[in-house]
Amino acid sequence: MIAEVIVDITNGEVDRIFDYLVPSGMEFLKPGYRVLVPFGKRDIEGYVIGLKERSELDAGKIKPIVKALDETPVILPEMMRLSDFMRAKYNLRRADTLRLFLPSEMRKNRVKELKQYYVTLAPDYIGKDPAQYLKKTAQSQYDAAVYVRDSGGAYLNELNRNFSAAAVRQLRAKNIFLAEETAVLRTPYKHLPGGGAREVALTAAQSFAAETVKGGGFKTFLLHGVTGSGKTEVYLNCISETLEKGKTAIMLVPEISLTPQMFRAFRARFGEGAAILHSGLSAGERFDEWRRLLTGRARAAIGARSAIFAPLQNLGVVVIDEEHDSSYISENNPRYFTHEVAAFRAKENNCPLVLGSATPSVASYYRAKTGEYALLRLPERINKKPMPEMLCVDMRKEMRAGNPGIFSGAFLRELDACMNGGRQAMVFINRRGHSSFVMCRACGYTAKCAACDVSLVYHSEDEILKCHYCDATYHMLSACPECGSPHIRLGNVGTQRAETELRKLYPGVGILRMDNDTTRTKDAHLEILERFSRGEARILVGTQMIAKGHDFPAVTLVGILDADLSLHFTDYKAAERTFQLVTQSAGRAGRQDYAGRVVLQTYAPHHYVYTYARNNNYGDFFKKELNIRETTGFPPFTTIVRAVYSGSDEGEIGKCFSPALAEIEAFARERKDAFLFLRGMRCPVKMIKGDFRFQILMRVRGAETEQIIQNVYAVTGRYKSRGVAAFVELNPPNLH
DNA sequence: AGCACGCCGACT
DNA sequence: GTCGGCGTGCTC
Repeated sequence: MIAEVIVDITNGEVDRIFDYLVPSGMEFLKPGYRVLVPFGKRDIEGYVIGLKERSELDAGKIKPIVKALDETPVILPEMMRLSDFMRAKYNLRRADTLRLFLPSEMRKNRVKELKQYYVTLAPDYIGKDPAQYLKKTAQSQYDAAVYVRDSGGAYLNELNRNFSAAAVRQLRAKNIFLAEETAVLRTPYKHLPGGGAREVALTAAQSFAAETVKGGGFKTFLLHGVTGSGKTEVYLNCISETLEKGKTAIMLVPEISLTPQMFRAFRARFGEGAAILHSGLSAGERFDEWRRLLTGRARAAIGARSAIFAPLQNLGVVVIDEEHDSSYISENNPRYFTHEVAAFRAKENNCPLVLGSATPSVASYYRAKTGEYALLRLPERINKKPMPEMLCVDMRKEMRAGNPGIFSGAFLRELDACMNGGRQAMVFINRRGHSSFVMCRACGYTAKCAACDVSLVYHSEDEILKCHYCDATYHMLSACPECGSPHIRLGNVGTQRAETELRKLYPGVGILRMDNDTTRTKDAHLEILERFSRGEARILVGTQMIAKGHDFPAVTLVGILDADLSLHFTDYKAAERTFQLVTQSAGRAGRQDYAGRVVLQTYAPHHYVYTYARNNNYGDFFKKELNIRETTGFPPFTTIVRAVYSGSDEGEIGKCFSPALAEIEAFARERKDAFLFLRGMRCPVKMIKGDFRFQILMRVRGAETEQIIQNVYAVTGRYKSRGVAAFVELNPPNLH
């Protein structure tokens, strides 16, 4: 018997099937097993993807498999098909897709089962009163023995913690306690109360939505519910019923919303049947949660993007919460669209896929409008909590009125009222660091990164300049290196600067900041949110990552300091993202008895994004935006295809880039109607980490789109050179 | 990805 | 004369 094996090396050269001999005694092997195989000079891990009677190769070339690495297959048949799907659709290597399906700690056997001693009474002592066999003075031994007798058994570390460790040791020495080593699963968040949470009665709208989803069969639903309309209850209701029917469920949330509250709600509802997949878990915990899913001990998975690959069979529902969130698009290495992967799995299992959002992506809403998705609405907030009132401040007028600061008069008045009222405020500024650039007033020199073609950002905390592309740091300038002038100007405001200014204004008030710089360590963002939630601080300053944290009942004011920031990005989704940011941020303000306030500072107060966001008018925003996309020829009416070439040697890049561009241009001449745009050029960011960057940018439309994409994949695969990397992106979220 | 083979510069 | 540089090619 011959096994077809994919070796666990992510390199294009070895991304093909290698045949190995199945030695006698290993006939149990099936597709999905991990195996150790001899490869060149060494043994490496691989995945069995198929079996066959004979190989085309000379028998002499075929080496036997060394051993199986697991007792069961770890990649399900469905996931094998998913691998093929992703490979074709996203031009991925097989090993890259298979790696996605396993917890990373599983490879190279980095995590072992956790073994602990489990203590039971020796047969002779079961059921007996310990007083019969212990001395009267041995009170600690008595307590421990009673406990083990009544509970039937306990882990040694638990006994040592709760009773005298010396007493437990003596009982073991006397062979009254028997200790046996057993494998235990590390369960994260064990302390959270589990199981049997009250089911919340659904409103009519929620109930209608849930019942429609449960109607049966594969279908994608877009659940459009305003902020605070109770989408989560709809998800939980659907998952609950799915589990009752003996099926399984996956629920995806943005990484940032994986808060303890979220786990608590999930655990409370589904108890041990829920597995949490989260990068904040320890390697062992993550591995064990994954195994609980594979073995069927847990049947509901909740997690960020990668949880879509949860090893579950017989899926009954898949949920993507906050479906518009950009984290569902994988921007590097294995690039993929979570929505499409989710749809594949839902289709394979003939089950519903639910996409939920208060501000659906234009792409998803368009599909709902064209009938590809079924649209469900939750138009009202639970408890009739009022929508916050939004105040648009024209920062140009502020400037003319003599206020060059970062806070408008209106915002400061509101902030005063908020602070005096003993409430909390959130302040958004969509840029981390202190200032976006550092410039010499005398000669106009701006500080740039040596390895990347971008301006450096001043970080006041450590008095350094930082490159946000490669994380390189530089000393802050005391004088201009070009002309020697000491007059250095700091550019646009970032989170650090906002924090500093707020501290000056409110010296006694607790202020927390949350951005990429303060959340470097695991769980740091959870900690910041918890502290804010406990009221340790009254003001939370942050980038958009605080826009979708949890609900803070005491927050009544939200300030958006420079809403236009995301509007000025040069990509087609700028307006969409700004609308989402403003709406989501605004959703943080207000509570049952007090309408929140939002102060939005902008230099473009009449931009349609703000007009619609202010009135919470998604429908009209969508119409307007869709109209613009159609007339300008952008998604969802076209597909942007971008091939990026990078490398340290420009000439070497050209050897691949030029013939590839020529070939695509020739191909495009035959299909003039399909190509709206085609150009080869340098990337806007010409260099990152010392590598030059070039791109072939296309916008294509029509029935041939898929064929064109496949051709671009083929062309970029054809021209390769050492030291030149190439990849193809579809509808890239940014074009840097 | 690794590791070996292979053909050109500065060392005991 | 040899050690070693990393360009090129192969791995069932």
